[in-house]
Amino acid sequence: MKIATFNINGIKARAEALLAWLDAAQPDVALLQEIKSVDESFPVELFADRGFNVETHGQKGFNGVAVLSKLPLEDVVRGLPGDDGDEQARWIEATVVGKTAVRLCGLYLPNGNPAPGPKYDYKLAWMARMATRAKSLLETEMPVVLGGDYNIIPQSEDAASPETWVDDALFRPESRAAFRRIVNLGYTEAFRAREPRPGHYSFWDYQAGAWQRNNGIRIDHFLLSPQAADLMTDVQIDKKVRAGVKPSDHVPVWVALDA
DNA sequence: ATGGCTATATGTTATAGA
Repeated sequence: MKIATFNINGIKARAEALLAWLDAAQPDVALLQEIKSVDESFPVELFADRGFNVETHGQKGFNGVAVLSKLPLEDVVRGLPGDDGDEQARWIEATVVGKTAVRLCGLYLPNGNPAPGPKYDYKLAWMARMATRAKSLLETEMPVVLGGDYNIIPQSEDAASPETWVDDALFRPESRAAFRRIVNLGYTEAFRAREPRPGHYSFWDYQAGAWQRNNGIRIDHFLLSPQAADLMTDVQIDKKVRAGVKPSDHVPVWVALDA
């Protein structure tokens, strides 16, 4: 089962590029972030025509997550549990039924800048809430996959110029500690488990020739429960997508599970 | 170069992203 995460930065603007990548990469499941669309405006038929089931959790203008799956999806949950007052569409869960049932969570973790400030407080509170959910999911003893745009640079090795990120919400000590707390519940960070070397990125800013200079950061991640980690056979970043026509500023990352 | 580009809707400017 090939499961991808891709922050597409607007489904309207990215439909063509996304379809081209789906045709080339042939994922079974794609977790999408920043659809920037309400549910009613998401072009479901574009993906249904290619054999995908589609579940969305959108909002007007910003944020928004979705799951595309060639396999059946069950027990869909929209929104990160734990705060009924949170109106931001950043979390969707579903069980994908293949050879093995896998619990999928697609997430778009808050950016948190400027830090310190209310947006940073929201990021850290959201991560604490995510930790609570991640812990509950471990207790199910199912294979669990938490995939998405984490807006976290886990280590210096995950940035081309780490010194420029020192005061940024993506790299501040509290952010990285909150990420580690989730990992330390018992999750495996899929890419880092397979690739110890620095210099692998999933985001390059549109500005200042960041792509041309390879001034990137690695912020799109998969965390796997022990039962999911045992099934992992591959993990890759589809870097070449960034050089395509009208690209997102993020590229797809995917894991293959024997599931 | 102290936000330089991109996307959306609040829409010929503001807001958000990272």
